[in-house]
Amino acid sequence: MENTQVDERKVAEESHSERSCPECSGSIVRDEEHGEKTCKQCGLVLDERRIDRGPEWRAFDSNERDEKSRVGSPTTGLIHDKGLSTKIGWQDKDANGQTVADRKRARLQRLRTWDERYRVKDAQERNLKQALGEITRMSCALDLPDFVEETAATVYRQGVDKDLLVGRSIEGMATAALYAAARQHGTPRPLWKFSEVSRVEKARIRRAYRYTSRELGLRIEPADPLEYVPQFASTLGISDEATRQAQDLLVTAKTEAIHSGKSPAGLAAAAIYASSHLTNEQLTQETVSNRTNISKVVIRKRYQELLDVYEEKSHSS
DNA sequence: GGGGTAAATACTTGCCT
DNA sequence: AGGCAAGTATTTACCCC
Repeated sequence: MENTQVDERKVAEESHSERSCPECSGSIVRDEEHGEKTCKQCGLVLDERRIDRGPEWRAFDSNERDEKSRVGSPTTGLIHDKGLSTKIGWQDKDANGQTVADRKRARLQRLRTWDERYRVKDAQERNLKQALGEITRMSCALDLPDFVEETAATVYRQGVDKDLLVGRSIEGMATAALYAAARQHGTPRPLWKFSEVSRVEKARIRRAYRYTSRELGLRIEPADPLEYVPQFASTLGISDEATRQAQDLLVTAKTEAIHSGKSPAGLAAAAIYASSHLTNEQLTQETVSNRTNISKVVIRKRYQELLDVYEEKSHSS
């Protein structure tokens, strides 16, 4: 099905050195720091895990080069510091165990402190950057609006602040953050879509999502159907009057506590459908269903309930 | 097109290890 | 922490008017 999208992306090869993004044809930017090539527009990562071949330090002679050149595992995007987890030893010895000459000690000492600072201070930063990159990439692939991305970033940052990341994968958390954000903004996407673009299992995303939302006390889902009304109203192109009417219906529904456990989006869609009839704009259940992604069944059920409580209320008043 | 129903699925929650 | 099971809501597919 939609797997093809993901696959094509993975297939994007290094040797291609394309000038434009295969998805949105934006320009490609090289990001040396992350060892990635990314699309400037949509943030699509074309080539993760490319090894940064540039020198980390300047070397003035062969000895120095031996001391400082990188040895160790290739970088990986999966660990916050990309796997550069080697430390500079505390002994003033070079790789052959020879004692380093005095004049070099000072420099070596400086390198140590620099290395240390670099790793502890920037670890969080890089973690964050990577997660944010993931978020933009996924959000682009899922066609989510920008502000959802923003929220996801905020959620993720809060998660970092509260140390929720320990023992959890960045990608999982990033996906969960985006999922949460999408729901908060009333533009939810099914969970499987997220797992498709992130290569994280559904269950993991859900778990991470539940965990974060509980720990952060996120109030997920607008819980308020009213927030869906403007969106739906505009996509369905109904009059202001009908919109107002729909909101009215929802307000009474809320005071009558009809809406607990029901999906807010469904309620909103139903309210719009109902109001379009009250104002003689006669939308069909079909069109409402298509535009809002709410099934006809739900629209029917909810709108009947809505009208019930609405009438009851107008009788009593 | 409106309306209904049954079976399949999705999502949540609580329980258990 | 993580997996399973039960309960509720939603979707899907078909039906009739």
